[in-house]
Amino acid sequence: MAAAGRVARIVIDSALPQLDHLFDYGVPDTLDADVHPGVRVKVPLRTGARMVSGYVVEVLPREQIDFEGELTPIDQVVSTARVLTPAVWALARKLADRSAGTANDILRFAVPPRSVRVEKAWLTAQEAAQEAGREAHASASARPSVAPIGGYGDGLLESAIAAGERVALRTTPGVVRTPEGEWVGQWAVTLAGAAVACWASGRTAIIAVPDYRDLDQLAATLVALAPADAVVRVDGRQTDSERYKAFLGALSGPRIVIGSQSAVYAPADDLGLLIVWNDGDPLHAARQAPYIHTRDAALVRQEQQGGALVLAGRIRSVEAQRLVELGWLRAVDPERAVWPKVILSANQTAEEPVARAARIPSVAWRTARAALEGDEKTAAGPVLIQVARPGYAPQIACAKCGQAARCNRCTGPLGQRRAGSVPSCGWCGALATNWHCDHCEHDRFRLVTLGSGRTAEELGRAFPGVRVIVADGEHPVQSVPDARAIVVATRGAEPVAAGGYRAVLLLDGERMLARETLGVAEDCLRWWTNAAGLAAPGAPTVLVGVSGGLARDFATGRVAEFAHAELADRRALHFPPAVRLASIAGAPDVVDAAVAAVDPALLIDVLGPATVDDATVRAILRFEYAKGQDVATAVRGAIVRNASKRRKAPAGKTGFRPAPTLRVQFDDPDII
DNA sequence: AGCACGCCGACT
DNA sequence: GTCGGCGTGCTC
Repeated sequence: MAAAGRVARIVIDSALPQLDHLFDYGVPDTLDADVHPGVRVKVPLRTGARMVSGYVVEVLPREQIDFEGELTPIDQVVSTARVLTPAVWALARKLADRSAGTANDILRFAVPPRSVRVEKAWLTAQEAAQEAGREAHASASARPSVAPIGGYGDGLLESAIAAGERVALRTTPGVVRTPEGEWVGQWAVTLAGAAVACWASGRTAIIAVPDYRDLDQLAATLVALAPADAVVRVDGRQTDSERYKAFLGALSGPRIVIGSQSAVYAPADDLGLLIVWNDGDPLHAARQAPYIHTRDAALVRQEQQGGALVLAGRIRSVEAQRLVELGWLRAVDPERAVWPKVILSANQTAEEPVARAARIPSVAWRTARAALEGDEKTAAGPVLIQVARPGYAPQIACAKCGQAARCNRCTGPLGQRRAGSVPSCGWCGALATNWHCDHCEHDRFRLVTLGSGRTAEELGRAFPGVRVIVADGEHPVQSVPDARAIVVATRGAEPVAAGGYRAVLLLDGERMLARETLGVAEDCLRWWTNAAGLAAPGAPTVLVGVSGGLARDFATGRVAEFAHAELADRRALHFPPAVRLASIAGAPDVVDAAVAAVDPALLIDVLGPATVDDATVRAILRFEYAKGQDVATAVRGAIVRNASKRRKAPAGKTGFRPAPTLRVQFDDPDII
């Protein structure tokens, strides 16, 4: 049956950890011409009738296969498109191995679902291009002349990229107008310039960004710098066919691939540059198993495939700092230290009656008023107000005893969606009509936390006649014109202002810092720095109500020193990224078995298991980077054993077997 | 996940 | 003596 003695090694599309290895299938004569590494196939598994899909990973002569048994033949080749490239396969395998996950979980993310129409059109175009010869293909996207990348010394960044260096890059603040009249952050011009330089030399450049708004800025910048067919955009908002079209575009080689997390997995046999923008942003942490961080995927890919690696940001993440101190990354800072003008202000309410009514601190109010009115030197323009939370009043409390109001149904926080509305639950959305305090029975409430909507309302009263624009997750605003306006934005959702903001007020710094997570200081520094970077040259940024070392580092732009000190703290406490963590959650006996599977000699210690809820516990393993692979292998063994072992059905019930739950996550950023 | 194999209780 | 229960283990 298996003709020509050829054997295909195939990765099966299955979520089961025990099937996460290559299976050998015979290549029948009829399919011999179509079976190549990377094609999608259908193969029988266990029984002839049950077909599963998979990808061919490699094709070998029968003699080189260890498998002794009789080989089942491949049933069909789904399409001749070789969608799983060897480099992407190697990356998926390595990332799965080091996170105790399955390669399939990564491939589902890396290779989009097939869209037949899109694929047929692509295959036809590929054939036509091949017949027309190479020249026709190359001239379709004439390489543009490449402008030098400014701000880093003559050709410094270009030569680092050409040499395939690994770089921790700090970008300069400010906003720039594209030739098409769009305003984008200076960072986008720097990164796009680097990508175009790489692409012009005939290699693919990938830029992975945390947020689709960053993506829009990059795309707008690239319009003037590269031909449209050289740029491939991948993001979560695309339909399946759009995604597949973009994917096949990247597969057709050298391209500039820009996208959210999944861009880091884009096919590129000729990878010249891999950029992760704002690598410290929590949006780079995958929310699906095996929870691979974009930065980690980029680091592994660069190691496997070569090319330059750039972790870029206005600040430096603690993880990047670790790699700099290790000598793995070279720190590249702007030639001239440009830092926005930052004013630290106490959270003292203004004496002016209107500002007092709006509860705006004095310095902040005066700064905003000056910017909105303008003077001889500067025309009036937009003012950015950064707040911590969207909505109107995310939390209300009893007006009499002060107890926080909770939902009767789910105990979620009660808040107010707009002025005068009935309170509703922030978790389940239930309306609390006729609310009364369950502590003192009082029936009036007051607003505790203020969202962007409420802040906007107060500012509107404080500055009558000035347009107020709200920008948050619910009301996304990409850009605002160069005109008098108050722009109230939640952190991370700030629009770009044409010409830059005349003033930036960071109102809720104290509240942002109150979050109890390990990375809170870095997050705040990044949110503030990114907002301050949207200011016009020389325009003031006021940080309200925060003092101490972090505020001073922000005011003076000591971001490398901040990262260094933060890393030193983590070392002292044995917290990541000084060490690595793996969390193991599930039923108590399952977690115990998984922890027991790891040789204690590999670990620094085990925290827990601690109770999560009545059926679940969680243990945390701490270990050194050098032990990571061994820990992952041991944990993976436990996962496979657990998955193939059936657990007893609950008494009485037959046939129903609950899936044994075991959730493993390496390097969870919000674990502590 | 499916699905077959396999080793102990009540049936023509 | 066999039919069939579902616990156990494998899938090229």
